[in-house]
Amino acid sequence: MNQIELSAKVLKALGHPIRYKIVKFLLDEPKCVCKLTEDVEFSQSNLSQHLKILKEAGLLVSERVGLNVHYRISNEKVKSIIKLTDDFAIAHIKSIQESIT
Amino acid sequence: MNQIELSAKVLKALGHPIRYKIVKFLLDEPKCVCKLTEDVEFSQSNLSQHLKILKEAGLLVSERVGLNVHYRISNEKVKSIIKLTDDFAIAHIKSIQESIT
DNA sequence: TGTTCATATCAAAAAAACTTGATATAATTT
DNA sequence: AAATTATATCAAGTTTTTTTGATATGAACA
Repeated sequence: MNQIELSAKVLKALGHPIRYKIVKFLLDEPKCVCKLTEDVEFSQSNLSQHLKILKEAGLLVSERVGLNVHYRISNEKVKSIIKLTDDFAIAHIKSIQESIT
Repeated sequence: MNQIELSAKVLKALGHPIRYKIVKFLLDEPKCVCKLTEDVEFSQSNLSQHLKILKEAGLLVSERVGLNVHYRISNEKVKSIIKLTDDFAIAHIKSIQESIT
């Protein structure tokens, strides 16, 4: 996989509402899957598969702690991507609203 | 559409190799579709539909100039997202290579 | 060791995205 | 106004992704 393909893979991994929520939920601190299950209103199986996609894209890393598995964001750059995208989206929504009124 | 959905839509739009290439190709200056057709090795119809997705996500804007339509990146934040993602991907590839050797 | 709890994997069904080829539109040129 | 050029749209077929439910794994504890 070349760099362009990996970049696209990274963004594609983030480009799904559930996965985006997962990553945002992990912004401040690592969490176990049990915590994520509470927060993300989807089946355990589905959540687990989304976590796998995020991990394979290099966005998350996991660590087993006893019975639980903890996931965390792998790199500060991931947080920056999220932050920038949110800034962009917020500005975009604002500009649409202004163009209507 | 709420902010999370829009953020995910933005990242999903970028998360496809053809679209990622298109946006990278537009980083420095606006280009007409004719130019993009030369660079991106896909059918005109396909290209046009990818451009539409990028435009609907707010990433590109277009302007008709005579017979041609020029596309450009809508916002500096888009460039930053690309740059950060490339940085991340490059670092990720490097770390994988190092872990092998 | 058998049971329980947390998480992962699998296969099939369902949904979404992508590609293709044909056709439409809109501006320009003849 | 007819023909040409550049781009957009549409519908159908194809491929990929997502979801679901069932089952597997692996750590902990009785």
